[in-house]
Amino acid sequence: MSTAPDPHDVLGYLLKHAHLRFTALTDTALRPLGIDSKDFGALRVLAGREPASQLQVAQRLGIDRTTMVALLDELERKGVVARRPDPGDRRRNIVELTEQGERTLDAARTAYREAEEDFLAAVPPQAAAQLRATLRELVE
Amino acid sequence: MSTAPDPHDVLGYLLKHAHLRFTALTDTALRPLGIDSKDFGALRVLAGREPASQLQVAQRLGIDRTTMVALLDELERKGVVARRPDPGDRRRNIVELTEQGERTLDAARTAYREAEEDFLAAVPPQAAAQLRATLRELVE
DNA sequence: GCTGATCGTCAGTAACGCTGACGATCAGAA
DNA sequence: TTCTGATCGTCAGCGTTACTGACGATCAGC
Repeated sequence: MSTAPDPHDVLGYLLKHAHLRFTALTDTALRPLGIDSKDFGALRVLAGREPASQLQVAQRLGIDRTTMVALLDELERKGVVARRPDPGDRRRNIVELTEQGERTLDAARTAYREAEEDFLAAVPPQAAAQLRATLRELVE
Repeated sequence: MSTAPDPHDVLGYLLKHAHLRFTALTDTALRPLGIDSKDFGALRVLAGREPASQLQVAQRLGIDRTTMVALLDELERKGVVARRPDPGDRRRNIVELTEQGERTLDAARTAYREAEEDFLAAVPPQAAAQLRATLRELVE
């Protein structure tokens, strides 16, 4: 007999809606800073590293290099990152945080951490750590 | 000091890419049956229940009722579901699985289960169960 | 019967991220 | 050194997903 299946038991549903909920929370937390969670991901990847080309940044973010163009256009318009030509390879642009970008990122880290804690508040800390570890293995 | 942050440690990244990977796997597994994971979710929600209106089905799926229209159009075109007017309330359509829909769903369950197992193969079964439980609490 | 709410539908829109193509540039081989 | 193939950033276009806002038809309560 075909039991009535609770969609909440289905991994696809759970992953999708967990992601939706999480991005909704973090977007809200970051909005006062003028960025969203997608922007934040880019800023974080740029911080504390060697200067990197657009392609390298895109690969770290797991997005296409063509998607990177629009993202950088927006971040540059907001004044948090800057593109400059790579002197060693003129096909490339080097992407850097601006000073304002550094400041924004500092504030964003705090806001993001709080949003993450809110999101994870429904489960014990040990389960949250376990979740992260399991997801990391599944994504690898 | 700002450490170089591994994007793979960030919950948003993990949730997004876990979901992407999972839907890619299940879509591939379901493709021979002519449906995708979105379709499968709808079929599953329809099976073994009272006949339901479009709105009720949409709510169970966690999507908007306007999104439901296009989804049902597609499923009806594929011959796996049927709409018929609700005799008790002519504003409503009752949505049902067709016989072909039942057969498709049976086959899809198997294909889906295998894809899910493939996805979860990277972690021990206990971690998989824990993942599901934690996500369910986070989504509630 | 009216009035306000509900349901399904549709047009329009927005976000996201892809493919395919292009010019500019680079690296290696002839 | 010049040619050839690959690489990088850019752009136009497309497909997916799912929304808002509006509409007609219908229902329920007064």
